[in-house]
Amino acid sequence: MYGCGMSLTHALLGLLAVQPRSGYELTKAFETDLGRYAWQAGHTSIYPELGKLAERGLVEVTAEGARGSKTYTVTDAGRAELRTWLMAPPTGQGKVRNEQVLRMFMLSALDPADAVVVLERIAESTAQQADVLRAIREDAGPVEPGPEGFGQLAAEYGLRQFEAVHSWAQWAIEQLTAPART
Amino acid sequence: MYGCGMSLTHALLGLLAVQPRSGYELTKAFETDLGRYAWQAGHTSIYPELGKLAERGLVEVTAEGARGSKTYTVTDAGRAELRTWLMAPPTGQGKVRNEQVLRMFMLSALDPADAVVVLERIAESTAQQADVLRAIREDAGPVEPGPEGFGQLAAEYGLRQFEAVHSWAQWAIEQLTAPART
DNA sequence: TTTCGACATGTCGAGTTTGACATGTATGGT
DNA sequence: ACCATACATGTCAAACTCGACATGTCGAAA
Repeated sequence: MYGCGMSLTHALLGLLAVQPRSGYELTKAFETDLGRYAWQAGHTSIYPELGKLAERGLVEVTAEGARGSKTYTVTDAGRAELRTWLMAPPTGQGKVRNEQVLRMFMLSALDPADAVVVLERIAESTAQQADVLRAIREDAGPVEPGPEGFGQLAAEYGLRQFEAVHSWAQWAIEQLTAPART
Repeated sequence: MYGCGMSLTHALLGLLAVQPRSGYELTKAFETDLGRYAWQAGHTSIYPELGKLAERGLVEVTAEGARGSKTYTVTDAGRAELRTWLMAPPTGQGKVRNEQVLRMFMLSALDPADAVVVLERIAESTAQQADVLRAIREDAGPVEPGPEGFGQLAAEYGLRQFEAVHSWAQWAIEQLTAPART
């Protein structure tokens, strides 16, 4: 009945479940952690999708502000839909598409010397990004349930992700630079 | 000039750089680690893309076997294109789309009790998947450069990924079940 | 010998995504 | 007063994705 691009639908519902926002604010949200690790979307997908969501009664416009801005709020039906999606048992595999990871997978196609150069860049960049997130974590207090905790769970996820990739890159460099076997 | 869906192009080039394969074999490759962590693609994208790649002179058909199978081999131009892409400095952010990660980001929109249920499922499933990869690692020897090492780098990446998500999920459960603040 | 499943390639249409284009408003600096 | 910038929403065409459909081969077991 509906297409299977349900992920944007639920990303929007999830964001609005935390707090009502305008399309513009939602667009900004996709430019931070969310878009970096989980799901990308530009305003050209978001505005039409909000329209469809409103038609289906999952969200509604609860305020119109300056410059024609419209604040959307999730309805009870929207919350129910979001919960159903989140609580549903994982169906094998979800869609995965990550250009950075693809680059890592393709590394073996390079001369080992070139691969090491790329891996060193990865190691450096992940270390830096992890440092940034560690600094952010120090500034924040303990995680609280609800809206406040939203960014903290994500930040911690990102941090552990970067640490894992960093240690993997170092391991890979070691493997490639180890003395060749007899 | 060309669309920006360059990632499938390079995924195919990378796979063929390791060894010549048919479209069918390439399709199979996308069903394993590659498709699980890095980039998904079905045969309906792969066959047309191979045609375009051949037109651009990046790959060529070097053998035709039983049942109409065509074996593609990467050309020097294709190798050069792949190297350029891999060695290019990361352009801000690549495309990211991961439904599982999106679910994790949306968890804060749930009651803490529901969130813990989902997190426990994640912790269990990542632990299992990590075990599978650890078993595979034990069976393989040390990593060698070249085609043989291809899958091992990927498997190790996946393993560290699962371990990171597992430990994150456990941390998140602790945060959510910790005694509420005063 | 016939039938089943894995091998192997392909097209098509409906839906999704994306960059380019278009429009207009409020704010702050000069 | 003017200008740049951030705010804010939207359309459109081109490209891309993906499931459904279509076709045919080869080997092995029943």
